[in-house]
Amino acid sequence: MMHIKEDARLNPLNHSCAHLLAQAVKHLYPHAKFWVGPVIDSGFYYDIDLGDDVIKEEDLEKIEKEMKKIAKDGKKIIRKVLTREEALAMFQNDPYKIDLIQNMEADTEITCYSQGDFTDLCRGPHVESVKELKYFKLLKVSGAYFKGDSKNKMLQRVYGICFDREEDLKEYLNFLEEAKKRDHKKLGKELELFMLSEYGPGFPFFLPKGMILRNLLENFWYEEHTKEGYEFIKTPIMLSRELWEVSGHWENYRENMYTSEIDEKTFAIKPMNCPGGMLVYKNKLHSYKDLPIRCGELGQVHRHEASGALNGLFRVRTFTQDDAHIFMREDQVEEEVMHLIAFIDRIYKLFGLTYEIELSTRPEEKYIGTIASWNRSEQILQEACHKAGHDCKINPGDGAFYGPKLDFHIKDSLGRVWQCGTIQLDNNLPERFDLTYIDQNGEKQRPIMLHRVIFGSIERFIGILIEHFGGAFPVWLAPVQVVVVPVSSEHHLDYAKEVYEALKQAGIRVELDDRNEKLGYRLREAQTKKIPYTLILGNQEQEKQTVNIRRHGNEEKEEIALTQFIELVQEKVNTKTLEY
RNA sequence: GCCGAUAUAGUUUAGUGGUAAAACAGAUCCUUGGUAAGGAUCAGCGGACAGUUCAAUUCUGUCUUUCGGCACCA
Repeated sequence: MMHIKEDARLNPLNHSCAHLLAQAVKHLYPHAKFWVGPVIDSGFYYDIDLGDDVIKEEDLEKIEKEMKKIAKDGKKIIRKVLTREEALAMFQNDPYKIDLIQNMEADTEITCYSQGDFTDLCRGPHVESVKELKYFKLLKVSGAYFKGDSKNKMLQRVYGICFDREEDLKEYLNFLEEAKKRDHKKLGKELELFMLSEYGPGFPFFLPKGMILRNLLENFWYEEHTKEGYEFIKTPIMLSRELWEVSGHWENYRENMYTSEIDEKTFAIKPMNCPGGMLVYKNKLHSYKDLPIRCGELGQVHRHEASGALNGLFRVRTFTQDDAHIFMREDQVEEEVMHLIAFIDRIYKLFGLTYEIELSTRPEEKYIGTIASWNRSEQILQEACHKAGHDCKINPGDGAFYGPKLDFHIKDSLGRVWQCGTIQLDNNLPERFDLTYIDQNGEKQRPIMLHRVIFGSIERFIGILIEHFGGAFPVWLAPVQVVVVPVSSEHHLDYAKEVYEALKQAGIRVELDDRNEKLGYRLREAQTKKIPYTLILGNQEQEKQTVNIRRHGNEEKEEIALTQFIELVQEKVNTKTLEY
């Protein structure tokens, strides 16, 4: 979670700091031109055109030093209102600012802010003087497309953050350090959950311990969906080009699809599961009485994602979607959506994950269907969301070309937001595949169709869980739940083996650490591997048929009967509690 | 794909134009222990391909991987 204080003061502070950054860059790179420098959730950035020059990470220190120097000098920040003509004249040599001025609404009040030798076009507000900018840090530098369009040239973006108290800055930098320790890429390696290979960029390998986690999640998914009235299918990984032409993917998604020739015919590896699901729906006639049909598939898809997008388990080229397609009559949609929101909420809560819901609406250009039907669909989704008791931000124009959607966003350990769950209304596929059901008058009707995922992708969800729990999984998910440590591998090994067997027979995932190592050493290792329970067994436990428990992250010890311990673990597993 | 960085043992890192070091992990032996690092010995390394050079892990180039962003997206 981000630890940025909700303080209105931090906005002008960070915005002024962006100006300070620009001023320092201007001193060091006099030919620099500036685009925009907004405040963001975590600080600010400024987009800069340096011509052929580049700012590298190692240059940030030098820029920061210059910023400190200017801040110490303590110039006042002076606001000035300009007429459009004055503004155009003032920035006549700056094509970026001219662009901004020309794109302003006619009645906008144009202002600029000056501090010493630096003036920037800006609507403000700002702090009174640069000397208020004391506790800031430049964080990273990267490229960023002008106006966010990859067709445009790339500017350089410098990110930073500013606080009004030194301890807040320290706390934030500390948070970044701590977040790095939770990084799923790091923990995934340390805990032997998954690996990546240069022979398959974006194609993760799941290791035995990661497979336990994965299978548990998938089994859990099947159980919960069975309770919710879902049935399940598995459709082929590869299907012929003609199918993708019918679905529209060949036209709209071609660049992201992997293809291959089989017997002189083109086949594509599925980037989505829906077309296969359509064929299953069409495999028989459906009555209005059978609706809604909820058809789930843990379907592995492949997409050719841009190389620069790949990121651990968060962004991969093959992943398993916990997909389902729901076919309904129109009068069933709202209730089904509300039900789904509650279902997703229940699942996320179980993991202790917080999330935000956004409604993505009709794209401006590329969409199918009538505006009226889009408006109706968007309204249904939004109302269902409100009736289910959730806020719903609007994300205009971000819907899929075939329909609007509700997206569920979860944060990673660095506060970056990832889309996991989504509920999408599809106005496209039922039409393209000519899906029908028979109504009470014996006539064919077109069903409404919903795509939805809860985990989003199993891979991404696992990545998020690793970071969320910092690798210390709840008992029901932990790849190893218990490690048995005999005090002496000579005298207590028999009892340790007895305990180990008893736990194994009870269905508990247990390991026996009978290595010839010091007790303290083995206990440390159980902690670093983040195993929920360590059982220490010596003379006194052996005599009384008890176990001495140490819970992960807790130094207290507790002695209870072996049978009691087995019940304890089973209870934690059954309730799927997050407590040890 | 774009901008920048990155690549040394299983892992984390150090170092060098003259063939590589440490810690942890591993193996063997000693130690037989009560809540986070006992000792000894052994084994193990330069992303790929070119170029410069008497000599390249080190310099240069290309490619690849990975990371931070951008764009894209589950």
